[in-house]
Amino acid sequence: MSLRHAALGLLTFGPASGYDLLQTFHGSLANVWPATQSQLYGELGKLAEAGLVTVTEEGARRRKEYTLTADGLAELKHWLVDVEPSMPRRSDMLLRVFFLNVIDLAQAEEYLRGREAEAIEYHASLRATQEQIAPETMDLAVYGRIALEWGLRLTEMQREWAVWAQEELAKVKKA
Amino acid sequence: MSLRHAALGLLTFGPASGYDLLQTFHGSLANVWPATQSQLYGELGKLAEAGLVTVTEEGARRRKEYTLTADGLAELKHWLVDVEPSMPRRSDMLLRVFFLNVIDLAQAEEYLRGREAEAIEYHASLRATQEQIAPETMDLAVYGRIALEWGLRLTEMQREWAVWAQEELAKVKKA
DNA sequence: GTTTCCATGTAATCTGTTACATGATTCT
DNA sequence: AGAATCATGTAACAGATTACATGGAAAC
Repeated sequence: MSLRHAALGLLTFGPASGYDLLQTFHGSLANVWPATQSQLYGELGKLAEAGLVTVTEEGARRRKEYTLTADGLAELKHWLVDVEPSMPRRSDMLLRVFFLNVIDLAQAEEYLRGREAEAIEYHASLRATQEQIAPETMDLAVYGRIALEWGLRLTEMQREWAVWAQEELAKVKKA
Repeated sequence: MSLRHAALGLLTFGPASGYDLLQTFHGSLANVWPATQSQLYGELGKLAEAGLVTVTEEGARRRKEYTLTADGLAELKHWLVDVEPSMPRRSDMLLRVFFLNVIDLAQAEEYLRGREAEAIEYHASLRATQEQIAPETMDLAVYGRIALEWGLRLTEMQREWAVWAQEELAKVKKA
């Protein structure tokens, strides 16, 4: 049920069309809550039906501009304050780790090297994003920076973990 | 498509019934790839149809014992070695961070304190699991330990991040 | 004998992805 | 004139959750 809240949240920055919101979902929000066009248009329809947003302008090319209603804002605040966030559980990356004994040690090490490389790469891409946005907006986007920092720390953690895990495997190899 | 591989992976430890596997999905695998009864029984049916597992014994109470086939093992290895794992993107916990400007600073700080507490609690529960299993199996379960370590590091990272984020907000408050 | 555990299955619903379909406007 | 971009929508399907339904076997 979070896509609806993501949409409501984006509309707090001002009225926007489905198409506008989609750019954000494919941009800054892609790392946190990706959404497809299909899904977003459907959700905006439901949101309008529920009275959490309203169509405030119909422009060229059938463009509909949605605006957050008081009910919508209330729902968003409720979600922010009262609904317990859930830790994301599913990770096919970790699931594979459980079954690495099925393949041989060399392949398992290769897998972990891959996770290390992946972490480094993703970390670098987040760092690049950070350097693009940081200078312009000093504390307007505090919360954006805080979210980004989570990603930087996650990827750094994964890199360190992958290195550590490779060392653990090296120990097993010796014994 | 990972539930099927989780099931295949568990069957490498030996034949088991849907019910048996379900215990594992609700136990050690719950943190990595939870699955419901409904879904698992359905998947086992499909897996049998596809020839990746076979029913090797029908016991009391309609119990069916599934065994991994050579095709099943091959598919599992293929998934382990050739299919790129995906980083889990969606996090409603981080999505909320993007919209914390909607609520006031005190509430935002409260949110971050909550994340800190959550991380501490989850970390402790993982630590407890670690201490339960570690003594028995020294290196039989290397990969289990490696997966668990990821969780320990993740939760520690989140705790530190939450503390840091609260400090960032304190700076904003002053200014 | 009744509660608990073993054991499997179906149906309804929700969320999300991919693909298909359409058309207006702007830019070159 | 043709390409790129703006803009919205539908359909089919896959994956996951919740609830419903059933019944055998063991334990107390």
